[in-house]
Amino acid sequence: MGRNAMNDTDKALRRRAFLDAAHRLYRERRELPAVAEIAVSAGLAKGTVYRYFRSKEEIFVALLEDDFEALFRALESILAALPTDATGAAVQFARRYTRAVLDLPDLLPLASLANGVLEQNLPLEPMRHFKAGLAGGLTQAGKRIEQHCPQLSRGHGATLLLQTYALTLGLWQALDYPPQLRELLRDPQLRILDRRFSTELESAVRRLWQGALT
Amino acid sequence: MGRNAMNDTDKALRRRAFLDAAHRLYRERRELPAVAEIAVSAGLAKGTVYRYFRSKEEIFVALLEDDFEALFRALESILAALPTDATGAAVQFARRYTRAVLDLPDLLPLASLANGVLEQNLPLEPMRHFKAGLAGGLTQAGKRIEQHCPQLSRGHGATLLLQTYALTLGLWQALDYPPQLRELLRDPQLRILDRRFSTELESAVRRLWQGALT
Amino acid sequence: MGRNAMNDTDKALRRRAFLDAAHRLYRERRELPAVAEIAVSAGLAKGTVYRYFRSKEEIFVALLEDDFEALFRALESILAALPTDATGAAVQFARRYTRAVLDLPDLLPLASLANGVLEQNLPLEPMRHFKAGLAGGLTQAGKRIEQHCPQLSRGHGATLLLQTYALTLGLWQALDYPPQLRELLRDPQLRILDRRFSTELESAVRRLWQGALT
Amino acid sequence: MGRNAMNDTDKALRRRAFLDAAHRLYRERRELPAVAEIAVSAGLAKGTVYRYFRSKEEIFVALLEDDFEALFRALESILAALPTDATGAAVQFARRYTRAVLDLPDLLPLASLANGVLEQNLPLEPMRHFKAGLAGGLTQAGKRIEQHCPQLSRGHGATLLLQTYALTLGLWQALDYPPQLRELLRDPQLRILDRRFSTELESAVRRLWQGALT
DNA sequence: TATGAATGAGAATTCATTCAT
DNA sequence: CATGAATGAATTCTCATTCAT
Repeated sequence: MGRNAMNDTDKALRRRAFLDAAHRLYRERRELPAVAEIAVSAGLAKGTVYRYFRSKEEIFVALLEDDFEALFRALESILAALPTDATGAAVQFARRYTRAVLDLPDLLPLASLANGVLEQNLPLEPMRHFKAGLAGGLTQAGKRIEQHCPQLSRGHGATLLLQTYALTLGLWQALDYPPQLRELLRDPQLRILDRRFSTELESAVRRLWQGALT
Repeated sequence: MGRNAMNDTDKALRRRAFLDAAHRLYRERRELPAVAEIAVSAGLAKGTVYRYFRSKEEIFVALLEDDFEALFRALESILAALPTDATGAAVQFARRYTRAVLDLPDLLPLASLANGVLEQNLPLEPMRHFKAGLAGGLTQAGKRIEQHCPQLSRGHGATLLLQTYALTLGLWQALDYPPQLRELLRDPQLRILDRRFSTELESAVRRLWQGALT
Repeated sequence: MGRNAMNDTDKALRRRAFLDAAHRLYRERRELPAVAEIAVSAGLAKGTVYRYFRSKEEIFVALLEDDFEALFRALESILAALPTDATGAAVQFARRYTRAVLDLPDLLPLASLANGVLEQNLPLEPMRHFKAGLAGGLTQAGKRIEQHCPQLSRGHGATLLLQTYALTLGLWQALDYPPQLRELLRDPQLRILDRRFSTELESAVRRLWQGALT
Repeated sequence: MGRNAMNDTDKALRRRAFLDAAHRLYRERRELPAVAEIAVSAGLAKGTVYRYFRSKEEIFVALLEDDFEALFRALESILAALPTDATGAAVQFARRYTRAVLDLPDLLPLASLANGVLEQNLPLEPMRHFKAGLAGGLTQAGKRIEQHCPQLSRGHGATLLLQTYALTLGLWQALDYPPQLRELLRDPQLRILDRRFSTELESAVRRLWQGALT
């Protein structure tokens, strides 16, 4: 199969090829794919995966990192364009943030697995790297919020963001049902649980931000 | 070993014995125990488990149901004693709710596994039963809130509750770290992630309710 | 496949079936067979093996134990019929012992693997059991020798036996060649290594015993 | 990294560097080191190993050859100084030989692996080379013995040596226990197996030689 | 109804060896 | 000659579930 990747660029490309394959398979199956499948899907051999990742968990974290980076990038541009009045900011942030989250359809399913996976096999170093990325993004985006929203005192930007994320992850887990269950929810007795994630998220975030900014 | 359980009372007791054993083992190990262990710990045999539960997932859901019932009971008494002014209600609810959540140490870890487990094996019937319990509790508690908080129009009590729960689950997952990782967070660069769940939860809930009631 | 083995007799038979299968496969391939193969060859399933042995190593030790027991049984009858004069005893023991060893064609290859295997995975308990069997056999046979050979003071029977075994194992390893190598040894330069194990063993043991008894 | 080794001296040096690295690693870990580690430890690259050895087994045999050569050298000087009387010769040989064996702490562990390794992968040529070395050493040392011990007729020097070696290897395997097992042997029931290799070896060799020389 | 013996799917990882550069 | 990227074979053990007794 693939020719040798001798220089750093080729290596980075190859690493990315594995990640893309993993991402693709995960999207299709909603399950962490086996290493062998990732390799086949990337057109390389099983053993080669281990030249680029020390363990299966490391692949998982890299996937998650990708999505978080994308989320932080999206936040950056959303925050840059925030209106200055509290209500306007809350409304617009909620709308755009919800859109951004929906544009990253793997982020929440992956993040939902994180607790289980991270407790298992992951060596400290990649774990630290992952958390450092989160911390960095959070710090930076937190500061950005504080610049735009003078109502928030120092440090409270990051806190608001953390709460926003918690709400997002929790709502997704509470409202994401497998298809067969979805149908059951039409029952009047269960109707109260039959809510669309996107709608609920937008209104919850709006409320949270409104509360925080006033 | 156990005599045959012929009447319904005996059956219910036996079912409960398995659940108690499972709960106990889960609390000790923070891991879903193997069916064989549950059986041994309940003083019965492995095969017998399957006369009371169709699958391991069904045990899991029953466990979760227990904890949710306890949470709803706690909510009941918290809501019954809620002050009528918005701020007072928010402050008191946040404090008491946080306490109640901490008193159910298995609820959040179990709930965090729910998405993964439910997507897998669970037959529709126990799933429906579980969801019906949730819906019932949510409806009832939602109404109770609406009685105490006239600011909330019809149906918004349940919504607020759902958001509260989402915040709880999401924060727990974001802030629960394995011990070794916990130490890493002392690093100044990661300090921003080093937050206590209980503190964060209380303040986030307070803010959410304040926003909802004003 | 096989019906359930509910009572102790059936269970013992089943355990033996696995051991026989393992023995058979080892003899064919001169390599420790994979667990899956043992199971298939015994007409049962892979998982079933683990109801009877805690690990692959435990199978190995059981095999070895079988052969050592057989060797000790053979020793028993050889020693019972030993002439009383030193030379006669040495000569007869050497001849019969060599015959007994040749009648256990797996003993030495298996024993040659023992050091490697035992250092690896074996839990203490089966290890202890194995060693206890060896110690018991050695003690008993040692006493028997001392009864027949008054030249040997207390404890020296076991020592002589241990030396005899060491000589056996060492000679086998030094003189057992894979077939292709065997041909090379016809070269005059290598002729000195081209010895038959059985001949060398018999004469070495005779010499050792002669030395010990006089 | 290493410059190209163009002439024979450089090549020999490089080969030796690999062997020294392998030897060093084996001594540290009591396990045949991975090829990659040998390469790194020798300051060269993995692929380079295969320019000097056709397979991992070939490295192993070369290691063993080193140790056997050292043993033969030691024998040479031990035999040169042998007393002429049978008892004196036996006593002194046993003492010095035991010392020599203990001075080569890798010889016996390596030799114990030999049967397993040699049966596997080794091409004929290095195998022949190895055996030729053994045969040569054995022949020469055998003759030396015969010179010093007129009791031994032609060819019996080598035979005695082979028996001595077999006793050594067998005793080592029978008496070398992993540390955890060692403790078990304190049990009175197992005490009979709790013997020091060096003591046993010296007395067994003394007896063997005494028997051979009288 | 209770038991527990039997089942078998399922997957990560290492490492000797090859060969393109 | 040296390198190191790629390869892929090979195997153990756990554990939810079934079903004969």
